[in-house]
Parts: sequence; structure tokens; C-alpha cells
Amino acid sequence: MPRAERERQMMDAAVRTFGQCGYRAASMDEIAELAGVSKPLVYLYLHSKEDLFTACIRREARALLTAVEAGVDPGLPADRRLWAGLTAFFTHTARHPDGWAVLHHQARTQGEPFAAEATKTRDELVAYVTGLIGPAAREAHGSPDLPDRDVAGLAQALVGAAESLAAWANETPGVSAKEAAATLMNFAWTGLGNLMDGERWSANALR
Amino acid sequence: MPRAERERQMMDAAVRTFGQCGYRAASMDEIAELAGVSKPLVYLYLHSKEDLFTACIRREARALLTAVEAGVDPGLPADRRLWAGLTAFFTHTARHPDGWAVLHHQARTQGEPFAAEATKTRDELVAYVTGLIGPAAREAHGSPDLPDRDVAGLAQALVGAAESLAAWANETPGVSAKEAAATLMNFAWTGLGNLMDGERWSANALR
Amino acid sequence: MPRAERERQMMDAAVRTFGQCGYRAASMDEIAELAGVSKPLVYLYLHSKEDLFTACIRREARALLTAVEAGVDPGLPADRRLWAGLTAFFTHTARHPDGWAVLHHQARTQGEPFAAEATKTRDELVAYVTGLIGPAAREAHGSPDLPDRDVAGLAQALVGAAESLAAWANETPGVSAKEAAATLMNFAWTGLGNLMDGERWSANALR
Amino acid sequence: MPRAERERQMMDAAVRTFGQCGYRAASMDEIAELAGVSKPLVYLYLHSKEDLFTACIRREARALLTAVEAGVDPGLPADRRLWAGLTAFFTHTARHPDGWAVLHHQARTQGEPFAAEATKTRDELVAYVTGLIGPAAREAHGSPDLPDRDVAGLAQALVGAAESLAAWANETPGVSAKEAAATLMNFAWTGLGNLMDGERWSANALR
DNA sequence: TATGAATGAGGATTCATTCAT
DNA sequence: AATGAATGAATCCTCATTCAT
Repeated sequence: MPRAERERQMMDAAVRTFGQCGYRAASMDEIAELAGVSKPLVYLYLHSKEDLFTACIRREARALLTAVEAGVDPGLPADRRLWAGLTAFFTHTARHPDGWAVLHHQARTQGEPFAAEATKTRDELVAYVTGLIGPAAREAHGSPDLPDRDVAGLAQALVGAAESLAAWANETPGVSAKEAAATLMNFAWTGLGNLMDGERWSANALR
Repeated sequence: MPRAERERQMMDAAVRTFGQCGYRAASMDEIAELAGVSKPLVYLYLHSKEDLFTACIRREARALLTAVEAGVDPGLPADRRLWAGLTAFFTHTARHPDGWAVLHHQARTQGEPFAAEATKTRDELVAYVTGLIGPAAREAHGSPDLPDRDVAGLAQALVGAAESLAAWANETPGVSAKEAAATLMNFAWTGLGNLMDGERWSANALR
Repeated sequence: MPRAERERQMMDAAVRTFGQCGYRAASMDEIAELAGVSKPLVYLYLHSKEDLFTACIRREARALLTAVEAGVDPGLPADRRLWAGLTAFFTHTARHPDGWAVLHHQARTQGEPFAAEATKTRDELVAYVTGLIGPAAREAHGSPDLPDRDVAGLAQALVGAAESLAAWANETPGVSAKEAAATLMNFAWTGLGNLMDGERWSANALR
Repeated sequence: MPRAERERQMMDAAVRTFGQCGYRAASMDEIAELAGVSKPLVYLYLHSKEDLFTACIRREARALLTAVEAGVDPGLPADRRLWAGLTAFFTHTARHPDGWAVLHHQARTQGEPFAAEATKTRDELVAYVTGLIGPAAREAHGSPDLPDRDVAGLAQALVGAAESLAAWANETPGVSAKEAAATLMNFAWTGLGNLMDGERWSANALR
């Protein structure tokens, strides 16, 4: 069997095991067995547990980002792009729960160097979302008065909400990717829309 | 030294260690040393690593929920209550980053029985938030036409966004609890406000 | 509470625990708890686990030997003396299963110095039995031609059979001490050979 | 080195260690060192201390039963069969004192599940002996009036006596297997009663 | 007389990793 | 390309024992 194929098998097994057990609890024995190969072969191809985990994070990160980007037609208006991106996101995470668990749960809880790797992916997502909603807001108004930092915070919140909803959608039977995306659009877009129209909730307004 | 105090010391050390290293990577040796006691004493008082971790989760969960509830004056209107709750939440998580890590990151990635414990806390939070935003929305309209499931989804998304922002606020220097709360209010309340007014973003509206 | 009484309580607890768990598996914690006292008190009175176990062996050995001797009237003929001794033996072991377990099972399997202590008891029993059957045989014949070594072997076998039957009688419901003694008399006194020829030793024949 | 051979080495070391120290006092370290391997290898092949001990009990039980059965020619008359069986028994226990200690002493004092395993062996032995002496007695008389329970008790006593004599023979220098067997035959076959009347069972009388 | 607090030492078990083939 | 054999190092946990009171 050619090396590339074998490597894929091993990574599949690793993602599944890491996703379900976590980095420390997963054992190389388990992974090798699930992959149907001997342990020395895993080491021959993937060098160490650390390397293997890193490779898993990278592969799943790439797959997620690719899926989101592939789901979005750059020619569409901002809200439809966001809708498409969210749908792609929820669809992918629903289809690859172990990969998503590796990225979202496991990588972030193992300290450096893994958390950094996961953060990189998240930052790419946030940047992508910022690119979606930031310019849109400004273009829509011709006004650049929405500070970058606010946009960054909003993108963070949006991505965070999306991550959280992904878990919710995966765990709640009968919640489809589309439904999760719609929930988030309801939540985010009406808010964003008004934000773009100049509305701003303010603690001061309370008094 | 009296037992109660020693136990507190041990739990502090445990929360710190579990929060930074994760359940598996944390070693009882490390915890005992950080607590300034011998390992057998840790076992005498807290029985096992599993029990210790569970005790940490419970203590931190109780502390967080208490902090949020204490920060909210039930006599205020809904938006101010939400604002107060979010501020209390971000303040607490900023002050107890290890406790928050235990709850949010570590407990949820260790499978049962820990995930269940963390989920319980989260569910309490979500229920609390649902209690804040659900009735408010209906009262505001005199109309009970906002389905429970939508409210649940919104509360999920809101808590998820808050959790995500907590990490962002902790990691980004210069972002205060108040600022994080404001960002989320901007994001959430304007959206919710409009939602309460009957607006609803819809994929169908796109065409 | 006076010291002697406390010591007895502790030894009772120790015999029970050692008898049921064995020397190594029994823990001082368990013994102290069963005795209803704190561990330091056990150490104050009985010094160490080793000392405690030795004390148990000695106490139970003395009790068994005393019971057997007390059951035998030295004025009777040999077969009746043997019958009485066996009955006393089986009665005592049935009444004190934990003490018997300590002597027969636990002490002998812990290597020196405990095995030696148990062997001493056994040797006293064998000597006692030798004293019962050896002279009797010679007197019966007026002939001293039964070598000492043979008698010793026979006494060994008899004691071994008795020990073995004690376990059997304890474990088999409905087997009384008398029945066990009768079985052994059948076996030992009459001999299988004669048994096959229809002879049967009987307790009733004694009167 | 092939696995089978390594396993045998480990079991040899384990039988020796368990036989001399007992189950609890024996340490896996000690066993591994005596076997000349590292501890993880012991675990890889034999899984746990419990499994290892059970495997030892089973191996030694099988060896003993096989030795006894191999020593008996089924075509011989009952007394010669008993003599042969006893000789084989004492020869085997003398040659494998540690195996015998594991079976007779250690396994029986460790509670379930080990005691059950040892009891199984003992029951097989008792059944075998019952098969030797029971039918013989009845055939010799043409009368089936010897109750089963009596035969069972006799077989118990005989096996118990044999077990006890095995220890005696092992510990007393100059007592051979044949001598131990002869003592027991004297005791069992002829009976003390007849022995006192001058009868003596003798191996030479067989021819 | 009696104990709450505390520990040094040791034991079972697991795991990432390598070597010889 | 692939593996059976093997281990150093660490981890969880227990226990006999003591000290200050």
C-alpha cells in the first residue's frame, strides 16, 4: 500500500481517537490498532505523538477553512455571503464531528504548542468573517466610522456564537445545519444590520 | 492546620493545575506540591483524582453562577439585567481564569462524567439567560408568539458568544470586562430588540 | 475504658480482619475502625502490625490448645480420648472460624516469623496427638516395635486430616463437629481396609 | 526470544515468588527481575497481577493433576492404584514445592476469585480419589451400603492428610516421597486400629 | 486515655518510544 | 514496506507509622 494512503488511514484513526478521547487519553496503541497497522509504522511515518496531533490539527483546520470558503460565492452581497458561510460551517462540523472536536476542544486545552495551532485557525476564521462583515458595513453606509476594534469584537462574538451553536446543533437531535445558521443569522444580522444603521446599544442610554 | 483550610489550599492548587494543564496532564504530585502538602494528604481529603476534579468543577461552577446572580438586581428591566449579568460574568471569568478554564475547556473535553458536570453548569446559565430574555421579549409585545425553541437557540448563542468573548477578553490586553459586555450587548441586544419587534431574518427574504 | 478490655477489642478486630483478608491485605485502618478506636491507640497498645499479628496467632493458638486439652479426660482409654480431642477440635474451629483461619491459613503463608509461630502450635498439637496414639499402640501390644518416626508420621497425617476436615466441615452446611470427628475416627481408627470389610467405628460403641 | 518461552520464564518466576511470599507480598518488580525482563513486558504478556496469579494457579493445578493421573495404571487393583497415586503426588509436590505452595497455601488464602480456582483443583483431586476408593470398597463387598457422603468425607480426609504430609515431607529432611506415601497407606488403608494389632500395609506385600 | 493531622516509601499499571529483523 | 519484542519513565494510589496535643 502506498505511503500516502497509509498516512491518510493513520490520520483518520488519529483524528477519531484524539477527538473522542483527548490528546493525553488517546494512546498510540489505540490509534495504530484503529488504523490497522503496527505502532512502529506510525512512528516511521509520523514521528511522534506530538507531530501526529499537530498534523491532525492542521489537516482539520485546512479542511474546515476550505469548506467554508468553498461554500461562499464572493460575488454575492454581504448577508448572503454570511449565510452561505455559516451554512457551510455548520454542515462541515456536523459531518466531521471528530475533526471539529480536535480543533475546537482538544487542541485548545493542551497548552502550547497545540493551542497556538488551534488559535491560528480561529484567527483565520475571524479574519475571514471580519472581511465579510467589516467592509460590508462600511460600504453600506459610506461611513468608515465603525472602529476596527468593534468589528473585531463582533467577529469574535460571531465566531464564538457559531462555535457554540455547532456543539448545540451536533448534540440536539433534529437541529439541521440550516436551522443553526438561521438561528445565528437572526441573532447576528438583525443586530449587525441595525448596528450598521448607526444604532448602538449603550450602557449610558440606560439612564 | 484545620482540615477545611487545607482542603481549600488543595482545591486552589488543583484548579490552577487542572486549568493550565488539563485533567490528564495534571499530576497529583504537581498539585500536592503546589498546595504545599504531601500527596497522601490530598488523597486522604479528596479521595482520588477524579473526585478532586469533580470537586473543582463544582466549586468553580457554583462560584460563577453565584457571581452572576449576585451581580443582577432582579428589579431592573431586562436589558439592564442582561448588561449587569454579562458584566458580572466577564468580571468573574477575568478574575478566575483558571477556574473558567476548568469549567469551559477542561471539564468539557474529558468525556463523562466530567462533561456532564460542566454541561449542568452551562445549562443553568442558559436557563438563567432564557429567563432574562424570554419573558422580556414576550412582555414587551404582549405576544407569546416567539417559540420556545427560538428562545433556547438564542440563549445558546448568547451564552456561546459570551464564553467565546471571555477567552478573547482574557487574552487581549486592554479589553476590560465592561468592554466585553458592551460588545456583546451591541451584538445581542440590538438583534434581540429587533427580533422582539417582529423582525426576523430569513433565508427566503434573500431572493 | 481499661486497657485490657480495649486490647481485647483490638485483638478481636484484628483476628477477624486478618482471618478474612490475610496479613498483607488487612490494613491497620480497617482494624482500628472495626475496633472502634483511632489508629494511634492501636500502635500505642500493640506497637506494630507485625506485633499485632503475632499476638493474634499466639492468642488463637493458646485458645485452641486449651480447648482441645479441656475436652479430653486423661483417664479414658486411647480411642475415647482421641474421639474427645477431635470433637473438641472441630467444635472450637467451627466456633472461631477467623481464629482458625489466622492459625491455619494466614500465619502459615506469610513466611517467617509468622509461619514459625504457627508451626509451633501445630507441633504442640502433633505432640499431643502423638502422646495419645503412640503409647496407646505400644501398650495395647506390649511391644515397642512401632518406630517413633512412624508414629510421628501418623500423627502428622492425623492432624493434617483433621485440619483439612475442619475446613470441609465449616464450608459444608449440615456437617456438625461430631460428624466431622466421626468421619475422621472412621478413617483413622478403623482404617479404610477394615471399613471395606464392613467394620465401622462408631461413637455409640464407646458406651 | 519467542513469546512462548518468555512467558514460561515469567510464569516460573511468578510461581516461585508467589509460592514463597504470597500473593500480596509478592511484587511485580520482584517477579520481573527474577524473570530477567522489564516489568512492562510482564504486563504486556500477562496483563495484571491478578491474571498472572490465576495463570500460575491453573498451570500448577494442571501439572499436579496430570502428574498424578500419569502415575496411575488404571488396570491395577484399588490399593495399588492408591499407592501409585500417592507416590506420584508426593513426588510431584516434592519436586515443585513452590507450585505446591501456590496451590495449597497461597491461592486458598486470597479469597475469591483465587480460592475458587484452588478449590476446583482440590475438588478434582477429591473426585479422583473418590473414584479410586469408593467403587473399590463396594465391589469388594458386593454391597452398596456405604453412603456417598461417607465416601466423600473419607476422600476429603485422605486428600487433607496427603496435603498435610506433603508439607511434612518437604520440610523433614530424609523423608522421601515413597516414605510419605507408605505412611499414608499405613494410615489410610490398614487403619490405625489394625496397625495397633500388628498389621502393617506394605508396598512389598503387593507382589 | 486518646486522636486529628501528616508523611516516606513502595506498589500496580500505563505509555511513548526504539531496535533488530 | 512493515513488525514482534522490549523498556525507561512516570502516574495513580495505598499503607504502616509518627507527632503534637
